[in-house]
Amino acid sequence: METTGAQTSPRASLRERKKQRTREALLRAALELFTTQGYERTTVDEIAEAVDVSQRTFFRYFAGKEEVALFTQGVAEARFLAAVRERPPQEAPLEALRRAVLEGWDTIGEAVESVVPLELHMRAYQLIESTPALLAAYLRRSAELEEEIARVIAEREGLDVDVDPRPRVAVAVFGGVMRITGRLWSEGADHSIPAIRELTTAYLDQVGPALAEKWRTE
Amino acid sequence: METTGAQTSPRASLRERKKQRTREALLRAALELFTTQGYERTTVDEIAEAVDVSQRTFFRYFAGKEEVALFTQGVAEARFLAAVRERPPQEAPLEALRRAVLEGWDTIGEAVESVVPLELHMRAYQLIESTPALLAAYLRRSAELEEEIARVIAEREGLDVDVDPRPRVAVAVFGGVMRITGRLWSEGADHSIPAIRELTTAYLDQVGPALAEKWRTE
DNA sequence: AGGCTAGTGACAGCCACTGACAGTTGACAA
DNA sequence: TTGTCAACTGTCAGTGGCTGTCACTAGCCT
Repeated sequence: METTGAQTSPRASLRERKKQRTREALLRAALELFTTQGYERTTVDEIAEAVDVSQRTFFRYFAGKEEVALFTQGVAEARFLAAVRERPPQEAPLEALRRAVLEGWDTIGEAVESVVPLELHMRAYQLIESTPALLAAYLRRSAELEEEIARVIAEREGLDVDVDPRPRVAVAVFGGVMRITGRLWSEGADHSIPAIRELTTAYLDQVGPALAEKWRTE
Repeated sequence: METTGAQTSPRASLRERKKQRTREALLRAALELFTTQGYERTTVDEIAEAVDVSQRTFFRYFAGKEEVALFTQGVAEARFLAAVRERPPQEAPLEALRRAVLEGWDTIGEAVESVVPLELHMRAYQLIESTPALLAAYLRRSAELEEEIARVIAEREGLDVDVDPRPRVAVAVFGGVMRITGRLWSEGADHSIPAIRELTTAYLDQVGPALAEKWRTE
């Protein structure tokens, strides 16, 4: 029909583009509804209606309510995983993880922004932290991600994750700290990128002290 | 009717005893069905039918399927939390946590056994680890437990959990390691108490090495 | 133009969970 | 005892997430 004009995606059949649009419309509508009226108080029918498709179609694009709510998280996680893989192999494991987060945040932001407004993603994250059902699903996925990262770390160091406990332990420590900072950030007032960056460094720097024998020797 | 014979609970009204029996019957039936035919493939109606009560009654005793499945975990967690509180205050935080787990396992076993056979509890744990929906719920509860423990640790050390990051970090590190060992234990072949004890010490001992700069200096 | 197939809507049905109401059964005092 | 009250339970109806099925439409390809 049209020329091969540079749309959002240059090469893609009409069919493909329509699917893409429907998916994004559903995603945006869902997040918008979730963050304004709450996750539980939003029905799948509402979301479908907002995009003017049948409920059945919604379930053809997303496995369920949870999946939509966590979708942008998935994008961010994938980007983070890639950032870890891109770290130079001579860096120590925890160093690599630390830099992957700190330096990756901007590219993560971009990756998210290409799907939904970053601001919506941020609101979604706060929603997850404050909605038990979503937090549960999020934590489970994080556990899977940690296992993957542990394998990446093990490979970097030429280790077998089932023989040497250190990769999993290191990742677990790192993941634990990330959970804390994520929660505090979502509860706090400053929801900016620099804010989370500061929190992250501050808490990561406390791992050593926290493991020290005597805390009172300040 | 009978004399005041030493039943399971000496002092409790008939009504109370009946409730207790129904609750335990539901719990046992649920776990038995879950572990034999799977969590998802077991309906609430089946559980209720097995105990010969209405579905409605099931929901008066438990908030949902998840809650039954995680019930014995809750018992174990409560016991662990108590064990932490009982540690002498001069012990270093991580030391206290470590001993609470290692030395507490037997009393945890007893606490569980007073509700359902320990073997059923073990099977339930494996079920949780292998059922996404249950694992998600379990992880969320674990996160809550960690926050509580962090407060206990902070109090031991006379700290404010919102000022000093170390309590939360220490607990997160510990919790992360416990997750790993729990998973490996459930996946492994030896499901005995000594087995998990060994795993725990082995992995806890790897926290230091995992944080070291250079891993290859073995 | 016409056949092929991916994508969709409409419908029926399962299951977890909830509110409302009525019936039953221990608890407790007269 | 007996009567009253409150706790507990069953039944029924309804909501919402999710799935299977099937007929239909619309983009694709020759």
